[in-house]
Amino acid sequence: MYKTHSCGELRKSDVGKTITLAGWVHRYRDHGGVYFVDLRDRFGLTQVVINPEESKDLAQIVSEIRNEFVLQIEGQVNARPPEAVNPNMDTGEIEVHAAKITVLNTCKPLPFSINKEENTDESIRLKYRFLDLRRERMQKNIILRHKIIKYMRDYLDEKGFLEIETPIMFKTTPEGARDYLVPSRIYPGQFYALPQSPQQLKQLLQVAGMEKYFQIARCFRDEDQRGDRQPEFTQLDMEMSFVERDDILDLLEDLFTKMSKAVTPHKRILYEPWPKLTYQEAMDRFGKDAPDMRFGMELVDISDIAKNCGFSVFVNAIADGGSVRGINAKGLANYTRRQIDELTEQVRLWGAKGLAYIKISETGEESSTFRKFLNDDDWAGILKKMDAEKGDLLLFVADSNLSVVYDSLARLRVMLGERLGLRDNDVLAFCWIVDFPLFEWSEDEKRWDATHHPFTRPKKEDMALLETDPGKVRGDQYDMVLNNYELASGSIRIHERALQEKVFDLIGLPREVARERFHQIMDAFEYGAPPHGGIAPGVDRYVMILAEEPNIREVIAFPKNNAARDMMSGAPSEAMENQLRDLHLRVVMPEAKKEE
RNA sequence: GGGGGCGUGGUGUAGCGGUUUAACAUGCGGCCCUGUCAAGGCCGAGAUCGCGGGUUCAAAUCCCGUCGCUCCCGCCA
Repeated sequence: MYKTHSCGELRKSDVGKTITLAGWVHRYRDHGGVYFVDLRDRFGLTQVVINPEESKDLAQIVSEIRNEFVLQIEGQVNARPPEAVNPNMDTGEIEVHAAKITVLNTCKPLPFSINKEENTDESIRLKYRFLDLRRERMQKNIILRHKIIKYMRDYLDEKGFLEIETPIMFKTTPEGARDYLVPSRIYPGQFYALPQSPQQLKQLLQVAGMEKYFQIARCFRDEDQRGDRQPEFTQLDMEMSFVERDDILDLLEDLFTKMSKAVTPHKRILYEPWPKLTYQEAMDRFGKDAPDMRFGMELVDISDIAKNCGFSVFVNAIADGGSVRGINAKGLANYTRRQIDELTEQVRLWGAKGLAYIKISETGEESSTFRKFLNDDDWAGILKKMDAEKGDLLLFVADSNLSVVYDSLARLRVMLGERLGLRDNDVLAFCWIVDFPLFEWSEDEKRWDATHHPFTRPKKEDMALLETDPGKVRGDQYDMVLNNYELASGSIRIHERALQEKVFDLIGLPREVARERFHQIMDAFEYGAPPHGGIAPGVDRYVMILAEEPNIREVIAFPKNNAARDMMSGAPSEAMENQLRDLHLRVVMPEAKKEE
């Protein structure tokens, strides 16, 4: 071994020991006659003291040392003089007096500093990811991620789950997201697909009698990126047999509550047990099915008053089948006209036609663009319904399209919650959203579409509606939500061939196509498939939230950039001619690029 | 596929028509310094202002195009 101790473990009780450390030069301070090196490894920092006058070798090495050199240091652990103790360091009571220093490797000047937090263009960080990962922030995130995955494995093992790997090369299922394809050399013109999730495989494992399955599963989706999306990402994929919805919810709630407390003990879980909201309730109260429940400012429906009031914007929206709803931004009555105009501009970008407001100043003075259109009763009715007090700013969106009202107010609510400091990173507000509609009408394709996926089981009490009113059927489906993010989605599955076929029929999937894509699972249903269900929490997203990072790239060791490129290796890159030949492929560039 | 933002020494920023031989911090190189821990002091090197074109007497600065990065919409069963 190159070292007897890590750089994070020496304490006062080790004083007098002769030890060897190895690590990187985090910082050095040359005082002429005395020289300090903060030596870093993954476990911490230790101050090394060097007296160059003690030997020629030491003097020589001290003149050469630079940041991020890799050193091995032999020496004695000394107590620091009382006035030199550093209470900010774990090892701050001691220092190592160097007797011998070996330079294990040198380091060129760095493209960005590792020993302090500074904003660096992300493309440079990603290009030099091996250096970026040395930084404290990244080390913390990677360690947190490890702890979370270890907790998941230990917990599920304890509960009798089996971790089972499923193939990365599988079959394309051109439902949902775009697949990544892998060309077959042996079968010209045929392709494997990388799994968007191991959905069918984990259901087949239930037919196989595994009963409790989990996997830290890599999933692949060829869609454009976002801050919380990557072309490949990791899910805690789970599936269980002989379970009902609440068996799964209870288990996951217990896991995520205990795990959050274990890995981030300083954070507070706001609700125990977690609230369960129906999809409809979540929409009505928060305008979205992944609400931030750390704060109130809930949506209020004032349509009943607005439909007959004197303000034509409101009246017309409702007459056209829409709705008028508002939020009460407590304490924002000091917003100027200009600031409200900015909010209006913002909701326009989200699809709303405008933003009506009522301001009630601290002195009780009421002002609004639409006061003059309303009689006193309607005015008072709205104020009462909105729970308006002095200092409040009430904001309303009216639209003939209810989803525009929901969406714009939901976003406005989160934006104002952020401004008002109501989104405390030390608070974790978990909740469950249940009873989603099973189908939604696709206007583009003039047919019903599965909102989750076509394997979701209709709720027992809604089974009859499959024949009469598919839009009213609720699925036995559930989402785990944390602080404005959908963390997991799952459902009880269909396990009978006849019911599965009925659902495929309803979403307009021809029998022969269903057979080609899903024959393995359809066949399996006829061989004693047990009732089963599952869920798949997003690991990257969960780590991101706990680490308080703005995007999941910060919690992935080697992520791709916004354009799905690996900035370090340059992937994707062109294939060699012989590779293409082996795979029976020819590259046809898009029209615009052909001329180059 | 569409829209917004950004691009200035290694890094982060300022400058946004002439007052700039492009500034500041940090990093880098050298010298000084025996107790620092974001050490300090002095000196120095380092940028044809992403690239191409245009407007102008004059462009880092204005316009057009292009490339790169980034955020958002579409997309993500």
